[in-house]
Amino acid sequence: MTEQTQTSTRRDELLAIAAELFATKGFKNTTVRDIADAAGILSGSLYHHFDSKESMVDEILSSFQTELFGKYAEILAGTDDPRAKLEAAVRVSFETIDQHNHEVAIFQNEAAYLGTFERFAYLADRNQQSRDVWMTLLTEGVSSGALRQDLDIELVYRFIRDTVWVAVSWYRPGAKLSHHDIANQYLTILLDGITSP
Amino acid sequence: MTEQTQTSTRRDELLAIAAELFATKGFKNTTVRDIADAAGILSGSLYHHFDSKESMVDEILSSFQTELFGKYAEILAGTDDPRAKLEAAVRVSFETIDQHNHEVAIFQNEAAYLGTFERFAYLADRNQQSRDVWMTLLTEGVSSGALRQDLDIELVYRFIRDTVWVAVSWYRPGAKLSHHDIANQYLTILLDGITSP
DNA sequence: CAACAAACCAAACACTTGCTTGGTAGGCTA
DNA sequence: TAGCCTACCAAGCAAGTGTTTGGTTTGTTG
Repeated sequence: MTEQTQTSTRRDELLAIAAELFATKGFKNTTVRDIADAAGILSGSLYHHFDSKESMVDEILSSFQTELFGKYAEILAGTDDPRAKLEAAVRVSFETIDQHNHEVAIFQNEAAYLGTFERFAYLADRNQQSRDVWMTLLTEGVSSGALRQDLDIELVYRFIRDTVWVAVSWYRPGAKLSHHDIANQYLTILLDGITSP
Repeated sequence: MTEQTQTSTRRDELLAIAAELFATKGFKNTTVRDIADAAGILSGSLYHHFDSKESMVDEILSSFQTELFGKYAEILAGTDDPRAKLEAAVRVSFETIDQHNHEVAIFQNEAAYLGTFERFAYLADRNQQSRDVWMTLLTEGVSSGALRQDLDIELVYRFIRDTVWVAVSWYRPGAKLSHHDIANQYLTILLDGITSP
């Protein structure tokens, strides 16, 4: 009863190993033997912990998404003004890239492929949910006068989403620039542009 | 001797079919049988035209890159002012996404994985070359006073690169917004930001 | 010490994968 | 008509794949 953290330790270790490999080599390019090798066991032994390779990605992705969307919900429910909310959402995103690097990478690279399976239909739902979050923030921003009126909000949403999440392909935790630095620079560009005032 | 275009027709057809599948499902997820099925032949028959599955991506990627970097070189060698050059490079990129959708998608999704093979070492070179192009444009932009001085150019380069190329994941040729429209909106955001003046 | 469960091994199975081989249909040319 | 070439088929192989099964080790608990 008090052994929850102890009991799940080995499972979590294996999931972390799998996540790193999935993120680095891709889901299809990673074999169960790769995972087992990295863990120092035989491939068959993985099936004592998980019932399929798919279950592993599933668990990795779903738990990560639950956490992320919890944070978005907090921001939306908050009392900040529209611009502050938008900034907060951007900062949370870069923070997530820092703290859940592998998970974000897997989602970014494999969502399109995995989404074709019934089992991963929730990925499309999350995608829609994410769109709702950003569109709400942008719409509030425009109607409050904080953002320009001549923008195609749909396009702006896509640009933000892409730029933010794609950073996972080059950002490495612990590098010279922290995720705070990157978020600041990005917000500067996004909000004020790169031309000299 | 005069049959070059005729002779290569079937080859090109098969390459186009392969490109679409590679772009949609991923390189590793696409089997030679998938390609053959889509072409209406048997998988073994592909090897009359190509000597391996790798050769197919190789040919697809290398010919596309040659074309793209030719256009970048033209812009760099031109006499436009820094800001106009930067705009031109952005426009050419979105135009490429429109005209070589599959090729861009393959490069975007598979470069990291393919780059681990010697055969595809040139992908890393092209990447470096691309960086040189954008960094040159940005540096000229800053020193000419057209762009702000307080920017981390390296970061700006990454944001531009990511935002531009990642658009391939949602842009579909023939959609409501043309690649011209998208380039215009993007340049507006990039140059002037999204906050109201 | 007996009982038990978690973690793992050893070996295999069924299937998929890229690719090879020897042959054939049909059109073009000398 | 004979020869040749392009495009393809039919069948299969060897390696790699995810997964299953029955048994073994190791530590814990009553």
